[in-house]
Amino acid sequence: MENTNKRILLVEDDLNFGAVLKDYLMLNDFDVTLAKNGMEGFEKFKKDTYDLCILDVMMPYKDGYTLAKEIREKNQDVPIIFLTAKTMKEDVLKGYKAGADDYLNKPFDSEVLLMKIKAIIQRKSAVITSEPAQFEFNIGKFHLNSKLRFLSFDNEEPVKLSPKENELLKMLILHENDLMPREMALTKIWRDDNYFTSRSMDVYIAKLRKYLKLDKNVEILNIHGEGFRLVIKK
Amino acid sequence: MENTNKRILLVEDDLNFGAVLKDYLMLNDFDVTLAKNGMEGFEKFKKDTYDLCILDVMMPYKDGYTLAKEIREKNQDVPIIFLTAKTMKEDVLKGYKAGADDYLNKPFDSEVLLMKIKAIIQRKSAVITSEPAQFEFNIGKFHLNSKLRFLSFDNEEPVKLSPKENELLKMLILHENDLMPREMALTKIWRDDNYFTSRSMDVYIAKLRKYLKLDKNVEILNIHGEGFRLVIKK
DNA sequence: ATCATTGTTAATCTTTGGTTAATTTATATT
DNA sequence: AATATAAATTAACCAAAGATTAACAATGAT
Repeated sequence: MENTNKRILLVEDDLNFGAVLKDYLMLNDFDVTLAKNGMEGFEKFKKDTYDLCILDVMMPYKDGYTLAKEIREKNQDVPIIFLTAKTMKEDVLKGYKAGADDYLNKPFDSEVLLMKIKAIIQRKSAVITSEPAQFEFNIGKFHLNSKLRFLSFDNEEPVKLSPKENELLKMLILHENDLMPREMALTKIWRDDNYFTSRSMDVYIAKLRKYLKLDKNVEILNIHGEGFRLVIKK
Repeated sequence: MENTNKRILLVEDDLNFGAVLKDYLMLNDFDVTLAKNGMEGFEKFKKDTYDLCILDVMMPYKDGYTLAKEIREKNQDVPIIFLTAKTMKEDVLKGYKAGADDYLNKPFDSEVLLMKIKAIIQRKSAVITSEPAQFEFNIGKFHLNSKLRFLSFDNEEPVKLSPKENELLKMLILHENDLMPREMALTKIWRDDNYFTSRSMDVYIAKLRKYLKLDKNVEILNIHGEGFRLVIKK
């Protein structure tokens, strides 16, 4: 099941409130990870990538500002929203200096928060559009455009690839002549690793093999129990 | 000596307050143009280019929301901050829907405003290279004037386009032969990304396809789950 | 020889998109 | 303000694309 929802890291020490807010956001189609203090928040931030961070300011061990600074060191772009009970000017200014994108005083209206989230994610997503991210590959006599998702061969009509076919082929290419571990493909592309996703992947390998038959120098080999290997003989 | 100060359009009907705020901002190295109502604000906006608009919500003739919408039709990118005495949730939501970047309740602290301005201008300026806003395009045998919103073909009578048709076609043209991500069109043109806006967009794609049928070398292709692609064969 | 893993095809289920029309909302006109 | 007109959204229905599951054959490991 592919999931393209925006991912939010929510750091809030009030477990009750945190859980409620998390549920509310999930109901509105966000993927929410909840951390219950600054430490845990930073650990989770490092482990994954998020589209937005919502930080409570008042937290034990590590307060929201400190956490924000650490996050900013790792990533200058993620939008950050602070939640706080305070209305003191100094705190607001401190928040902006720590790299906040917005500021919300508790108690706040959940719909307003939702609007802010949308507004912020919207303007950010416009910015990051221009990553250099490579999307053109040559593989034997084939050419893959992974952005437009087509595979061409000589002067044949290009074949359209499905998202999964495309991702899988790209990952194989990035490991050309080397092992692409099964587990890696499953966790990165399928975002889950179980019997069924594994079988699903095998189906996609079969599909790719069919496409790649046109060039006998290109082949997908299985490494039993390990994964697959895309080899180019020449 | 070139003047590289950021330009702010301030629209505020309270002349006293407006003048004070203007002075304060100018002391902080902004170039400020003050308009005393929505009408005048829009005139000044059209005549010049600004890095930021600060709009009072409650104004005679034309309120801040209406003005914001007009400004957004001309320019999807300028940051807009609303000033308001109201704290009603509906007003805040209305503001965000009209394309606000931030919201400030009167009375507010001037330093906080200054922080917000800086934060907003900073994140926007990274994006925009101040393009001279192009509005005439040739696409196959068609010609689009996106300012007057009409599409002509050969010596046929030009077709009038609705604002949405126009924006969508323009965005497709700006990505000619390349992917125009669905999400981008939704967040930039519809300012929201959900099931219904997405279906609405599909309706507009169908409309555009109908217009573009006249030239068989022009086609809007779908890239499943990603977006659309305007191709010109020749 | 037996069991887990992989290859392959086809059936099923799910999501996304195309299109037309009805309905609602916004804007202009009288 | 009431009404006409344009624009935008929502509904409905169908088609296409994509992903998963099932079924069974083949292969490899112990």
